[in-house]
Amino acid sequence: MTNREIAELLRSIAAAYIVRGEDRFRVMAYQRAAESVDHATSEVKDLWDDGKLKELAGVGSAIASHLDELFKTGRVKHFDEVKSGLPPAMFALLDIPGIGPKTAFRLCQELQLKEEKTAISQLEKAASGGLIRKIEGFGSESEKRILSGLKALKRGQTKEKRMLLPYAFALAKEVIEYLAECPAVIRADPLGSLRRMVATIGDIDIAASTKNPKDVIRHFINYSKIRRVLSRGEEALARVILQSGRQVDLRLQQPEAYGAMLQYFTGGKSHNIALREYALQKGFSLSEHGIKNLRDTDKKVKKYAAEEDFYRDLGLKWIPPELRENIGEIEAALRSAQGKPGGLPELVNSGDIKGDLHVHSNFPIETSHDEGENSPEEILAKAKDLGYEYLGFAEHNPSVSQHSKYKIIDILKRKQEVIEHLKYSRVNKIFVNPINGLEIDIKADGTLAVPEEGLVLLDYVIASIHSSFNLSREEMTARVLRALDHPKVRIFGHPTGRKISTREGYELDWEKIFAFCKRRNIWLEINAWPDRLDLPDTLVREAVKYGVKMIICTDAHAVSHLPLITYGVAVARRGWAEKEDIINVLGYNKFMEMIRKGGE
DNA sequence: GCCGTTTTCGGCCCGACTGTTTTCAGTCG
Repeated sequence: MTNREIAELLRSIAAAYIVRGEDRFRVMAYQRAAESVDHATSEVKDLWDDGKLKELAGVGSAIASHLDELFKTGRVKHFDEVKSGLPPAMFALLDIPGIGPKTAFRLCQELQLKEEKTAISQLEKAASGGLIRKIEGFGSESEKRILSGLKALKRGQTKEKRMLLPYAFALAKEVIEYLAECPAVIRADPLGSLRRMVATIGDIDIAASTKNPKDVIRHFINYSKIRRVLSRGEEALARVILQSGRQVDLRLQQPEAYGAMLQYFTGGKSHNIALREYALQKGFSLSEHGIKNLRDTDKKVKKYAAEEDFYRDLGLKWIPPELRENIGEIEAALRSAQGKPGGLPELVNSGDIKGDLHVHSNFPIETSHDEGENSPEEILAKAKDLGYEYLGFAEHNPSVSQHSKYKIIDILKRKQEVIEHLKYSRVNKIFVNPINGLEIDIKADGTLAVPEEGLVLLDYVIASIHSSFNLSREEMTARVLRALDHPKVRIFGHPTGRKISTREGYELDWEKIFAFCKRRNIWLEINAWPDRLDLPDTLVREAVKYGVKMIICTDAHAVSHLPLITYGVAVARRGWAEKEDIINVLGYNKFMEMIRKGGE
């Protein structure tokens, strides 16, 4: 059973409890446990195997024993009892936006929906037949809402369909630029997962500071790229669907309370809850309007124009948005404010990056993978724009099946000459140092897809997996370690092999990989390619704890890709990486020293 | 049902918007 299925099961129990009128805190406990399972870094089944279920936040002895029963027998008696008497159909309806447990239950009752499989189609028939408006408590608006919710579900625009971070950023940028045209807008910023730089984004949340919210809302809903206005408030909020099908929520606040709103709508759900609970203990209640002191008789809300002051009044240091996931950042911010050790990290910045070591040029490397679009000269010019000191050319290795060993060596000799020429001739007037690398396939047996005589021509090797993904965890780990053992290999490329929303990564024993990399001066790549972002932030955090060094690279295949480095930096930051954890913040000479230095 | 730097009992985040209501429940983030 996957984490996703387990989380869904726990949510369905919460929904059942809601319909039964069960204590709302019990409901919240199940929802929280579901959330926790969803965000778990390892498979819950594996945790169960190791007897570590209760290490999951929000999973106590009761839920742990239910899950135990689930893994042992495939069923949970208690869950069956909770759900008994409720129509299975109602759980299918929960996927429809706007329909919660109570609405789902009532619809099933009134429309005689029973089976989970047919619930959606039956509901659709009833809604288009005008039956829903006749139900007491429902009206024509509810019917319309349900129909449009069903349409969204059909188009696959449910919560799971998330967009890649750079795409979301581009959309948000357009909206923010449009908002800036309105004179009443003082400033506008991304909120939520976008501001936290999460790898995938559901809805786009944007904040605007203004003294005239009505004007801004009027301006916003006149945006030409809007397909539909979902809701339109008076002062605080408007929700729309763009023509691209993406939802944008705009939240408005007066400038004097803008910091409070940024704070309120940036953190992940569990960060927000944890911070509000922490504040409650100190006698404060938090909201997007500011901080309310519950001990004051008048309970006036203190406003905050800046987030820093908001955190300071709670006795905390300002927490960078990327860290606001409730994974220890509140405790760290407290220690920072108190001047104690174990405080917040000094996160690496985009400006710290001195070079990109994973770039594909159009040098005719005759690979079976893809070649880059731009010449080495064009790439160096762009690297100069970005303020880099060095740039590593790491094309794919020449195709093994289509070339003899000698042909491969010959190609690599020519590539070496091209790089040397750039280094010492006047062609490179731009003073970005080229480095001669290669991204080499790790074959199924763990050997590199380039002969020894070719490897000696290179300054460094990125070893990556591009085939045979379906080995067992043990086999895959042995394969990778064998490849990393070669003295020319400095970088393990896109280490998990995941492709966001299309492919899970392969399985690796990370403790072994981390230990090996630390001992042998191997750097884990943080690949900034939008659907890779690999290492993922959770593993970056682990690597940091192990003291393993990482290198942030773009895997660019064109000069226009080089600025994507910022998304790799974002992953590093989300993983609490500081400058010292990242290799390519070093200047050229130090970096070359590191590249030559083998392990041990 | 969970959880513990004032707690193993007694708390548990907060507000906006909608629809169908005469004062609020449901949903969402």
